[in-house]
Parts: sequence; structure tokens; C-alpha cells
Amino acid sequence: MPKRNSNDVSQEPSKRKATSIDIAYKAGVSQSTVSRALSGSPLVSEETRQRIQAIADDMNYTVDKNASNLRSQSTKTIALLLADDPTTDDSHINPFFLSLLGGITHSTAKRGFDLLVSFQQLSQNWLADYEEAHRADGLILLGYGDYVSAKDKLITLKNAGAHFVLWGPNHKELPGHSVGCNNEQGAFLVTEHLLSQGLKKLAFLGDISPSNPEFHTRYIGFNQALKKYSTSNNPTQGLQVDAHNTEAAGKHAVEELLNNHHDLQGLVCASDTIAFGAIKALHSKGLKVPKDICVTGFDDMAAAAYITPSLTTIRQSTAQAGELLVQQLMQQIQSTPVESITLMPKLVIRDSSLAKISNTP
Amino acid sequence: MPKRNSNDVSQEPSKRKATSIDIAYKAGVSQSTVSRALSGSPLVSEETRQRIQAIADDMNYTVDKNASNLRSQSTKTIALLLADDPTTDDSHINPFFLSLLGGITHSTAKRGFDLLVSFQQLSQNWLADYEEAHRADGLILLGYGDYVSAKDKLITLKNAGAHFVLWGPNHKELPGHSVGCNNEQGAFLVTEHLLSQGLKKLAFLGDISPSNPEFHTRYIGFNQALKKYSTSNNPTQGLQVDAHNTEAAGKHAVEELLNNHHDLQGLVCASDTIAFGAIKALHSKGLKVPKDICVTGFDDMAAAAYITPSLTTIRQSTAQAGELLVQQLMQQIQSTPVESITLMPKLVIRDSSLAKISNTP
DNA sequence: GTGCATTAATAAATTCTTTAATAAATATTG
DNA sequence: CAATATTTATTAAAGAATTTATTAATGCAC
Repeated sequence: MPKRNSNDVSQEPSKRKATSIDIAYKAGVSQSTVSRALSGSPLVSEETRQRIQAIADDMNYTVDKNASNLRSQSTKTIALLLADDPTTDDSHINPFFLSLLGGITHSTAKRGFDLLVSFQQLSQNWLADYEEAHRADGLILLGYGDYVSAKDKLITLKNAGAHFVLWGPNHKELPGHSVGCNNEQGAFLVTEHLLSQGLKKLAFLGDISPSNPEFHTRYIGFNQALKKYSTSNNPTQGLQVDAHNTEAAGKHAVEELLNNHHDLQGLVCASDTIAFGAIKALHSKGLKVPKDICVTGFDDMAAAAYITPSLTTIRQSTAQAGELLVQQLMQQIQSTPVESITLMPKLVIRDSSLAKISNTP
Repeated sequence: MPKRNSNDVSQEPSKRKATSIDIAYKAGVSQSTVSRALSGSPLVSEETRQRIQAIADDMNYTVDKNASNLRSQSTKTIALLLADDPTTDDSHINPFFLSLLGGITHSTAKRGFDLLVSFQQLSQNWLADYEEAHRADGLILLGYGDYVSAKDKLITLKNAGAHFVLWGPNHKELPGHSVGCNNEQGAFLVTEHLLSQGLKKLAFLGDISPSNPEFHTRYIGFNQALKKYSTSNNPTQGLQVDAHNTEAAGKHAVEELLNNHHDLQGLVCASDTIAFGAIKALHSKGLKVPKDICVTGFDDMAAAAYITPSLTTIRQSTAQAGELLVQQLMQQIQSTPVESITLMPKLVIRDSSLAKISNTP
């Protein structure tokens, strides 16, 4: 009964992928020794290890990931699920998430993990597809912060014992852990920045429905700053207009606002994208930013520094966020207890908010 | 000899993942029938199929991907390898690739494939890691268009029988197939657009070393347009300054240029990012775009429309490119013969290039 | 230096879960 | 009832990891 594998090798070296049995045959050892040698097990002598390694290299052998994973019941892979955002125009990915992806990829690679990227409609039953199916050891969820509609899914995930981290606010009602930016604080900082320059009448541009908790929280920070800076003889005034996270929505919101409020001094936009649209709309109405009206954003997307006037905004470090998301997930996988993390946002002051120094041409 | 699996189930339902054996036991059929039923094989009656499906759903069963892959020797996964670009500032991903990623993700998902995303230094030996290790059925390579340094790797890939597509120019020296934009044509279009307005003295901003074939090809298109519009009594003039794909490089290039050439009329930038830097530098020198000097980009990144003045550029449809990359790869996997594809770029005219209508504030 | 326990190194057998090929059983039809 | 069609069961991979078994080598007491 000759070993089938060992014979075939001689026929077509490059045609068939070598297996550990082939290596074992060539090295004159058993398959198990090959497996252990290549994984650096102390149960195999250094001498045979090197001999086996040399043969493996020579035969261009690589461990079959599927077989290895099946046996060891782990995948060394994490899945990144991006919620397909129906509010965004086209099928474009939220640029902030795309940027986050960069950080996450680096952080997973650093740990020798693969990253599986996938889009999922919020409505679909993606629970089963990843950790359950042994495709990944853990999940990173982007865009599932909408606890109203995602809550049930997350509870199911939690009950199934899946490992997952959520990007977003750390809401008590949501199961699991999250890494997110302190949206309240961010909005507070940027609003305070405007108020400290003496502005009194501001508007918040962003959808504050409960299905959009991030914007909602930013709105709270906006109001807190207004309250702090309000005095009885010189009260602050705060408006709000709904706007989804698109440029078009930003334009729209501005048009709606300016019809009724000609004395607006500043726009606190819930995202950079909204701010881009708002600035465009203001320009087309003949208003100059920041001379006539100040505008601020949130996210510090790459374009924020490019536009004219450059946009004052809140920076969320995607590299740091990505690293923390991965870190937290790894800890969960290793059954280390974790806590949700809130990142402190940073105010980035640029031209669009400088009321006094009207340096726009 | 009782079936171990079937017994365990009763102890801890949510603790252990159900296998097809468990389903079979519960349904009173054999394991193979379960496998066939769930994969929709015609060899199993509709009635039993539904019964088994119901039980599987009930027990929250999912096919183990690793076992399935191991057995069927396919992965239903493709790997996206991004070349870690050392020329870009920080470890930021080329934003154009990030955008391409969006298209690719959608296209792979549409076909029921998973997408594995990974960064790889050009120098690393990533050949073995993917198709060889049965992690993916095929590879999409972004940023490996530099055939000088990537050529050997690609030849090895090719010889190993791997399936891969390259994003980039279809260079004869490179093995394998590619999907890319007609860079020559794109640069020609944008240059022609400037020349047709009567501009005569232009500069190309971009690194044209052979290690950057895309920029190099764009430079060729630039020169072709110059040649076409040159007349003996009114010759065109074309300069060139090296610039890597960063904003800083764009700034630098402009500073270098303006020292010696005060009469420059237009800048053809090899990428939008370079153009952003160039415009900033021009503004800080007190020059107005497009009144004093016209600027064009290449890529049509999201920010191109946001900046002031909005940037005239060449659009490469990332959605279409992604779809074609995936499509080509799938054909290779199915052993259908494929041809390299060249996409026709589209000129997007915005404010930054309108020499006559000086509508910059 | 022999006998026995101990340790190291390796081999053999089993396991992970699924799919595919083949065999067997049942149902259907001429 | 034989012959075919349909359905289900059995068995055999797929390739690596791991548990258990085996062999060889070493240490120590007598």
C-alpha cells in the first residue's frame, strides 16, 4: 500500500500542492512531526526541525489554512461588517469608515490576523454568517450604532457568545462593548469655540432622531455649550435642522434655515460632509465664510483641510480608533475582561470658524 | 457506541456549535442528506429538504466554512492585497485605492464571495500566503503596477498557477492580466482642455520615474497634447517637476517651479492629491486659481468637488473598475480566457481650469 | 554494569466537519 | 415482476493538529 501522495509528487511537482505528508515522506518522519516542527513545538528536536523546515521551504510548502483552522477550531481572522448606509447617496461608503478601515487593517495585520470585509444590510441575518460559521474569531461592527434597529441583532450575537466590538457611542441599552468618540464633548468643544468668539445665535445641522445616536449626542453637546455661555442679559440662541450625512442634506438644511433666520452667526454641522454642503449653499447665496457666518464640521476628513475656507472640525483619530477596536476584540477573544472605551476628540481650528479674522477673500 | 455529538447537545445547547450530525440525528436522516439538503442538491426531496432546513434554522446551525472549504477545496474568498506605499505620508492608504475597495467589496459580495483585505510590503514574500495556503481562490493586487520591483513576484505567482488581476497599466513586461485606466488618454484630455483655451506654457507635476508607471504614462499623454497643439509660430511649452503622490510634494513642486517660471499658465497634476497641495501653495504665494494660473488633477477624489476652486480632473469610476477587476478574476478562476481591460477616463471640468471665466473670488 | 524509572523524541491513531462517490433501499412504472 | 427512478445511507477523503502509544536514551541505585 504505497503512500499515494508521495508518489504523485514525482510526476508533476508544480501541479499539485504539497501536503505535510509529502514533507514527512521526504524527511523520513511522520506527518505529526512535520506539523509540530513547523509550528515550533518544543516536542521536536531542533535538529529535525531545521531539516524539516529546509525540506518544506524547498518544496514550497504552506500550511493549508482550512485544514489547520478546522482542526484547531480557530481562524486567525476577524470580520469587519460595514452597515450599508441607505441614507448616504449611491452605494458610497461613509468616508469616515473607509478611513477607519485603514487603521483596522494595519492593526489586524500587526497581530497576524486576516481581515474579512463585508457589507451587510442592517436587516439581513448576518449573525450566522461569521463567527458561527467559523469564518472569523470576532467581529468589528461599523455603523450599527443605531440601537433602535440593531439592538435585537446584537442581543442575539451576545447570546450566541460571539466576540464583537461596536464602533459608536457606548449606550447602556446596547449589549456588548464599544469603542467610540465622545461625541458630546466634541460638539461641546466646537460650539464653545464659536461662542467664545462672541457668537450668540447658532444652528445645529444634523438628524437628531434616535435612529442616529451619534448625531443626537452631538446635539446634546451643542446645547450644553449654549447653556454654559448664556447669560440673562445676553442669552444664546440655538436652532436645529435635520440633515442626513450627505452634502445634499447640508445644502438643503442651509436653504431652509436662511429663509427664516437672516441673523444666524454660526452653523455647527454634525459631520464634515454636511458642512461641505452647507458651505456650498452659503457661497451660492453670496454669503462668505467665515466673514458672514461661521461653519464647523465633525470628523476631520481629509477634504476638511483642502476646502476653502479650510474647515474647523473635530478630529477623531482613525488610526487610534482602529487600533483600539482591534485591541478590544483580541482581548475578548482571549477572554480577558474588557471595558468600553471613549476616545477624547480634538478640536482642530481652521479658517471656517474664525469670526474676528475674516480672512476669506 | 452512542453518537457522541447527539448526546452532548442536550447538555449545553448554546455552548457547543451544532454540526450537521446533530441536525441529522434530530431529523432522523443521515448526515449526508443534511449536507445535500442544505446545499440545495436535487438529490434530496423537497419535503425532507424543508424539514431539515427548519431544524437547522431552529438549532441555529451554519455550515462550518473551514470544513466545507477543506472538503471542496475552494474558499469562495478573494484576497485584496494593497501595496503599502512607502511614498505616501504616514501609513495612510492611497485614497483612490480606498475608493476602489468600495467597488470591489460590493462586486465580490454580489457573487457570494468574501473579501480578505491585507497590506503587504512589496518586499515581503506574500506569494505563499494566500492562494497557496488555500485562503483565497484569487488575488486582486492594488499598487503593484511598479513592474520594475514587482515583476519577479508576479512571475512567481503566474508560475504557481495563481489567479490574480492587477490594477494598473497593462504593461507588456508584466505577466498576468490587468484592469486599468487609460492614463495616457486621461492626461491627454485634461491637457488638451487647457490648451484649447489658449494656454501655451504648462507644467506637469508628478514623479515620472519608471517605478511609477502610471504617472509616467500620464506624462506621455501630457506631451502628446502639447505636441498636437504646438504650431511653428506659436509653440507650446511643457515643463515637468517630480512629485510623489502627496500634498506636500505638490506644494514643493510649485515652489520649485515658480522660482524660475513666472509665466506659467497651467499645472497638470498627476493626481488630485498633488493638485490640492499645488493649489494651496499657489494661494499662499498670492496667485489666484484659475485667474492667474489653471490647475488640473487626476482621479476625481471626493474632495475634488469640495475644494475652492473646485478641481477639474479625470474621473476613474471606481465602482466600474472594482466590478471589472472582480469580473476578470472570476473568469480566471473559472478558467475562462480573459483579456486585459483598459477603461476610458472621463474629463470632469470644474472651476480650477477655466482660464477665461475667472470666477474665483 | 545490570535493572528500573524517567525523560525525550518520534510514530500512530484519532479528530475536526463537511462533501462526494458509491452503495443500498425504497418507490414507481410498464 | 422486472426495470427504472428516486431517495437515503455508508464510506471515504480533504490536510493539519492533537492525543495517545511507542521506542530510545539517560539517570540513578544497588
